[in-house]
Amino acid sequence: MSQHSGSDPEVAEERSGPKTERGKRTLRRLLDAAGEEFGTRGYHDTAISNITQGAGVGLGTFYVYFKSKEEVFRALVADMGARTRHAMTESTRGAHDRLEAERLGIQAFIDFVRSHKALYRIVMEAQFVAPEAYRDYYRTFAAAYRQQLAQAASRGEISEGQDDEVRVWALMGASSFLGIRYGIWDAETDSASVAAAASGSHDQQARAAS
Amino acid sequence: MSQHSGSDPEVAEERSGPKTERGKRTLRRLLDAAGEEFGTRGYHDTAISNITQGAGVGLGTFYVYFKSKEEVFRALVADMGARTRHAMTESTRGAHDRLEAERLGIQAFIDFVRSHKALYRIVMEAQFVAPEAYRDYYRTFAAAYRQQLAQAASRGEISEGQDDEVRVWALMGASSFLGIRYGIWDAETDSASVAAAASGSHDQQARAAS
DNA sequence: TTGAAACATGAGTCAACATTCAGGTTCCGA
DNA sequence: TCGGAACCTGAATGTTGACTCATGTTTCAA
Repeated sequence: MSQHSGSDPEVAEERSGPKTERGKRTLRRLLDAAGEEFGTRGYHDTAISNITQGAGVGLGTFYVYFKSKEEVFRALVADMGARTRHAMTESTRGAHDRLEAERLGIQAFIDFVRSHKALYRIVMEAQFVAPEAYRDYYRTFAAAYRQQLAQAASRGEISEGQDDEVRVWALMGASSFLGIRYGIWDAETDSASVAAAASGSHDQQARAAS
Repeated sequence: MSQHSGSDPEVAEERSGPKTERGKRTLRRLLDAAGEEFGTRGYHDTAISNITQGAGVGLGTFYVYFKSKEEVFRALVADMGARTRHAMTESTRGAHDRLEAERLGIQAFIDFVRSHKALYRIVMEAQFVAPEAYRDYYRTFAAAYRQQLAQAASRGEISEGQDDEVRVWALMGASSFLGIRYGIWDAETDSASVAAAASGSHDQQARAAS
């Protein structure tokens, strides 16, 4: 446990998924149950038997579909990455400029976290359970983000940046914390006004400082 | 394990610390060793025996000073909170306005994380091991931060904010992520230029957008 | 000097899993 | 209708590691 370093040779041989309908259903049940359990109790307080009970299958069945506890976990993190990026892309599609996109993105992120509390917890815990998966999550995210910024710059909406990497991480950090603070700890406050306040403070501060 | 909810009745009776010199030395050794081990291997991969070996004391000695594994961990988180706030306060003392303070703060934070990688990891892992301690860490931090903003506002350096809470969390998030990205994952890049890029992007974006 | 409080110790207890395995059951193409 | 592939199962295995405790040793105030 924990001596995995991402580039294991043993990882290669992936059974290419369930062949039958029944198998697919079982796999989905296991994934759903795993997400629920990991998200609620956390990785270490979740036993495989919790997952299989949640899925309504026998204990041994788990190992028909996954090689280890960590493997499901990684699968869930990767899945969440794709889902989150998708939600972000959708939500910012209609924005007229980068600042609006930023605001919409933050709001969408808070809302997304709110409606996927359990799953988002998994992403965060991945930092300790599956660091490689965690880094991939944010690196992929950052790459997409950087591309957005570059496009906005070429449209003249923001200044060209050689510092995009820094910007992107600062912005991801802001969203991430707002997601925790207003998506999980306090899910009451209106997400639109939080997003407005957050994206507003960029220029508020700058205006006053100049 | 993990059914602690912060307001336990059993927590009250704290032995008020070691009485003798020898005791104090042993306690410190245990705390240092615990910080080292938790910070390096993580909470779950650290055994009490790792800590006591690192401290050069017998296994049983651990339980002379702490009621449980979680208790040391919590103590370390609290300690880190105090140390981090102190470092922040120091570093921003000479700033002439809020924007400069922000820049200095970010830089100081990255540097602080760099020189306390192991301990900072503990703070982050607290989110899952001792959520209550984690929330306290950031709530206390946020309170101090908010106060800084309020003072800056009264000096007219930034606009009055009813949205300080949001601002603060966005800023903490930015710092936190930059701390991970440039303090831990990439400890080479010059922290001063990262901080400059981050605090600069506030007004860059605003200027271009207006 | 002395005895009791403070401190130190590590073998032993005990419960909690992750993972395996040997023996089923169900599905489906031929 | 049949045989093998796919799938299912849960008792058994083995390890790990937090925590206890009975028994020392050290300190220091009186």
